[in-house]
Formats: sequence, structure tokens, C-alpha cells
Amino acid sequence: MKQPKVTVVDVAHAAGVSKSTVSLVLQGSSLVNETTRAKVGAVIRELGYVYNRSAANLRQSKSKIVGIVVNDLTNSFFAELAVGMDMVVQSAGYIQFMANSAENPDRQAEVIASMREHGMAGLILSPARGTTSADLRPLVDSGIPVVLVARNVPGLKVSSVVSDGHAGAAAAVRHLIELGHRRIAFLGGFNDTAVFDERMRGFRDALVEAGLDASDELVISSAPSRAGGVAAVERLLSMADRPTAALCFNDAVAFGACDGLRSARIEPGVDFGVIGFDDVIEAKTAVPALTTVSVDPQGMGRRAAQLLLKQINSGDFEPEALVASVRLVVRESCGAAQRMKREAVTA
Amino acid sequence: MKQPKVTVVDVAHAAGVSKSTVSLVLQGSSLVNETTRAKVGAVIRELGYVYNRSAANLRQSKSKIVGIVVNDLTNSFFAELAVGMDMVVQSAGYIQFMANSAENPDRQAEVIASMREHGMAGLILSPARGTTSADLRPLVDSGIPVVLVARNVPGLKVSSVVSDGHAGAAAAVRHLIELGHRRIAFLGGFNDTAVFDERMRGFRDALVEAGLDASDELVISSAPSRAGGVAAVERLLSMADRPTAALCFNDAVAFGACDGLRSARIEPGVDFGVIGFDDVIEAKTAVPALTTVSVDPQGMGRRAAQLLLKQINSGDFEPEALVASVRLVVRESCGAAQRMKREAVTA
DNA sequence: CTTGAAATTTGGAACGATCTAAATTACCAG
DNA sequence: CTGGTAATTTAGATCGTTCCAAATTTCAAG
Repeated sequence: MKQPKVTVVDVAHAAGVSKSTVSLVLQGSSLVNETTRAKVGAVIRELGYVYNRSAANLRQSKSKIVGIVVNDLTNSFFAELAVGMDMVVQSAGYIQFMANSAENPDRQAEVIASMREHGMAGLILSPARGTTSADLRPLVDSGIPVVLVARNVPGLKVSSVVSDGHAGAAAAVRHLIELGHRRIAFLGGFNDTAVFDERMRGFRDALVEAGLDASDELVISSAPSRAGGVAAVERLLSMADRPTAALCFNDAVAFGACDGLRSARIEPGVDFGVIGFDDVIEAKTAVPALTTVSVDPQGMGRRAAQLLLKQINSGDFEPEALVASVRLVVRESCGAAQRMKREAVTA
Repeated sequence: MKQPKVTVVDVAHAAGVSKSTVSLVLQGSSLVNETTRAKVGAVIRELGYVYNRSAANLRQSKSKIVGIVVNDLTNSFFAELAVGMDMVVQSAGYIQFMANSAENPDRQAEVIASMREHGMAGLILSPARGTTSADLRPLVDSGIPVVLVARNVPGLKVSSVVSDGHAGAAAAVRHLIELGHRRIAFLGGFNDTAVFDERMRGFRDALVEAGLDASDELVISSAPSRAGGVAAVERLLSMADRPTAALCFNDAVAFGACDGLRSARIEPGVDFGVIGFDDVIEAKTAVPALTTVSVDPQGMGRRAAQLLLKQINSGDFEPEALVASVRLVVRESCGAAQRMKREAVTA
């Protein structure tokens, strides 16, 4: 059962040539005679030879391995991201170490270190919450290309691919304004993250642009989860001058907000406008269907992988920052459907 | 920027010892003097040395890499599976190549070949539809441990971890019978897969056990997707002696079935009982909430990884077949809530 | 036949670790 | 001191590949 593994030398011997020739055949060199190439190829198949890439890399020190570390694979947004990367990495003839950091910076550091020991040529990282630039500095300084995706790490000079949170938030707010809302809140998310900051600024800028109130009390931060959404909406409902609509940090918060509204006998999408962010898979099927800002995670993954491969192949490179565009998907939770119905009646 | 990489020899030189000693330190051997160990450790940190595991493996030919290939990472069931594996693989000090085959056997073959060239110690595979035993034979024969998960490949003597589809389907059917249904259908899934066969037999056995009709016309196969569910339920509604409830091949089919029922003005969970399979994440939040057979994919992933590691560590091993137990999660779509309400009124 | 250039093939030194067996050093009792 | 054992350290071969420089073969023209 356990084959004593066969090497180039075995192949060479069986084919009656030298190991150098076999090596040449393996790399498809044009130096080798067509007859010998065929002969060696036949022997390779016959003996069931498998190429040992680590041995090869040892000599030429350029591996075909990239690392992919994602903060939460169970979140379908990040799973899609990973699948996008997988597609381009695979079709470029590379293979990936892939690991889930589960939002734990220590675990993240461990797997990155391990990948480095195994000789990865580059890393795509969707960083765990709390990742600092110091965590990544040694890796970056060693000259290994790194691409951050979905989230940024402040103070680190590396490439990144992030979605346009500012534009997305602004578009969502403009849509709510167009629907007639004049007092709009921003719900959920930890206010010490870069993503929060960007979306919140988009929110605020759109309000200011329309000459509406954009004061601090309209921004209610909380955990970026369903539970956080419930908590945030409770705070909102206790406000004196109560808003009539809200943009949420992400879809999970938006779902929580809907839960919270319902338990206060306020129907989301009818009595109150709710917009989410990310367009997770459940957004379409939820009741009411969630109006949300959609960010094609698979496309982002592909772009990140392309960027990384480009940097790996060009010995020297400059960090690049890509911004993935974003689009508002209007469904029911914002109340657009309601308004159309109303207009139909009036007409 | 680009460090000329430092090796054991550099460390040895800087620490004033031989490379053998450095190697001993690296493997934490007790042979080396405490003073030298400290000295070498300091130099290692100072020079920013990174261990080159491929070089090491070349000599000792036992890598700390496992391969994980999954048929569809965008499906949250399989994503959870992968996360479970990730957990145990990572904490065992291994690292994984992970790839998505996207249900494409050719792509699957490619990535497995690539992983093999890179020297993986074992493989966990959730096989793409259409995988044959011939596809995996060479790998298995080479003595590399392989664990199949979620799906089996007929005619291949390797370890596997699958859920108990028979018991799950039977439990679901018994529950429907208990709710008063006497004519029950099985919807969706391709009837040439092992998983289909197992679930369908569980369905049939439970019907026979209760002395009910279990004829072929009650089994309506289709694509295992939402669209497939719609198609299957349409065929069901055109039947002469129409069933009053259905067990679906998986949750996607169940959602489709609900869609189809609604467009025929039949309310799932009220006029018709629907049960799914897998307990995907949306099952809980859908309307009506889906009654379904839950299979803890993360736990399955963990068990698969544990099994693989066990086989890697014991030089020789026998294939083992693990069956993950399964439990029925009763929500709304089966009509149980309705019945309870009715009973409350009657009481 | 030679001959020289082109086409092939090849030996052996890397690559960065481990491992064996042997060398060196330390230490202690006599 | 000396011998002997225990504790450390080390030289050098080795793992499976690539690559350089050199060797060999092929072959058409003189």
C-alpha cells in the first residue's frame, strides 16, 4: 500500500537518461529532444511519479503558494470573498493556504506565521478586529506582498481592496430623503473601526448636503450584530424628536432593528424606513425584504487576488488602494413599495 | 526592503555555534545546554529568522499540511463544515490548503494534484458531484490518508463522516404522521446520488412502518435548488390524490416548495406541511420558519479533521465510517404550531 | 572523412533543513 | 593529575529538485 515514493532519479534511471534531462522535461524545456521527452513522459506516468514542489522551491525560492486569512468564514459575505479569491488563485496555477481567524488577532498571527514558515509567496488578509499595524509589520518588511481586503489597518502601507462605504451610505441616505424622510439615524457598529467611520461620514455628508440635521445624537453605535441592532433601536425609540428612518451599519444590525421596531408595534417598511449594508444572502428573503447597499464580495475577492498576483510577479511594487463600487438595492424595508402604492391610489 | 533571507547557518554563525546546534534548539531538544539555547534564541529573534519548513520536510518527509477541498463554499452548510475542520487542524499545529471545487470534478482533480505536489499529509474531501472512485484511487493507493465528508463516493475504501440521512428523514416523516398527515411526498434532489438515496429510503421506511402508501409516484426528484423545489411542487399539485405534506431533499428545495405552494394560494405551514433538511442559517428566520433536520456541520467538520489527524499520526490505519447523528428541529412550516393552536381552542 | 556549429545531454554543486556518528568538553572520583 | 563517563557540540551526508558549465552527439558542408 505505501509506495516508496519515486523521484526524478528513479524516473531518470528507468528511462535511461540523467536526472537533469528529466528535470528539463518537467519544466517543458525546448532543449530536450522530442523522442526523449515522450520516453520520459511515458515513464513518469508508468511509475506514478509525483513532482515534489517543496524540493524545487528550495532551489529556486519562488513558491506558487499564497495565503488567505479571513476573519469569519461562517459569514456569507466573507465566504463569497474567499470564493472569489479561490477562483483567480486557482486559475493562475497557485494554491492557497486558507484559514479562519475567527476575529481573533492571536490566532491570526499564528496562522500567518505558520504560512510564512511554509513559504507563501504573498498574503491576502481580511483582518480580524483589533489587528494593529505592528502585527503585520515584520511580514510586510520582509518584502512579501500583502493585500488587505474588506477592512483596512490604519498606519500600514500595504495594498488594499475595500468597498466604497462612503458612497454607499450617502446613496442610501439620499434615497430615504427622496422618500420624504427628514430625520434619519445611523444605527449600530463599533465607532472605533475604519469601516464604521467611513459609512458614518457618508451618512452625515448626505444629510448636510440636503440641509438636514446631522447632529451626534443621530448616530447610535452598538455591536454590529442582530442583538446590537435591537439595542440601538431601543435607544432610538426613546429619543424626544424621534427619527422616521435609519441607515444601519450592516444587515445584521438592520435585522435587529426590524425586530426591535416590531416589538414596539412599529412596522418596518411601513411606519419606519430601514436600510442595511452588505446585502447578505438573507436580505432578499427576509420579511420585509431588506433594502441594502450591495457590495459584490466575490468580485472584491477576485480583484484582491489579481492585485496580489500582480505584485508577486513584479519583483518590486508600490502599494495600491482599490475601491470597489457599490450599489443600492431597493426592496421593501425602506418603504419605497409603500410609497408607490400610495401614489397609485392618489393618481 | 527585501531582506536576504537568513538561514540556520547565518544564525549559527552569529551565535558562534554550529548549524547542528541551532537545529537542535529549533526542535527544542533537551540535549542542548541552557545557556546556548538562550543565546541561540536571542540571535534568532534578533536576526528575524524564519524557519523553512519545506526544507525540513524534504529531509524528514512528514509535513504538517493537510488538504481540504469543499464542493461549494458559498453554501453555508459547507462553510460551517470547513470552519469546524479549520478549528481542529489549526489547534493541532497543522495548516491547510483549502480550495473550492465549485462542484466541478476536473477542478477538484487539479487542486488535489497540486496539493499532492506540495506535500500534504492527508486530505479531507467533500466531493464534487460526479466524483468517481477512479478519480481518487491513485491518491488513496499512495498511502495518503483521505477522509470523505458529507458525501460518500461509492466503491472507494476510505474513511468517511456523513450525517445519518436515513434516521433524519424517518424522524421527519414520523413527525408529519403524528401531525395527522396520511399522504406524504418526498421532493427534490437528483436521484442518482447516494445522499438522495439514503434520505429517500428513510422517508419510505417510515411510511411503510406506519402502514402508509410509499409508492414511487410520491417521490418527485428535481434539482436540489430553490428552483427545483418550485418545479417539484408543481408536479405534486397536479397529482390526482394530492399529498398534504412533503419532506424535501434539502432546505433550498423546501424554500422553493413554499414559493410554489404560495403561488397556488396554498399556505405552507397552514394548509400544507413542509419539512427541509440541513438547517441552513436562513431556516430559522424564513417565513414560515422552516421545520428541518439539523446536522451540526461544524461538529461534522471537527470529527472529520480529528479522524484525519489520527490516521496521519498512526502510520497504518483502517478506514473508518462515522455517522453523525441528526435531530429534527420543529418550527412552523410543518404545521405543528397550527395544531397546537387548534388543540388549545378545543381544550 | 573532417570539422565546427548546433542540438542534446549530463555531472555535480547548490537550496535549508535534519540526523547519525563521532568529536569535544565538562565533571568527578581516585 | 588522570581516566572515565556524562553532557554538549559538530562535521558531513542526505532529502528531491534546479541550474551552470561542460561534455557528448548530431549533422551538414567542405
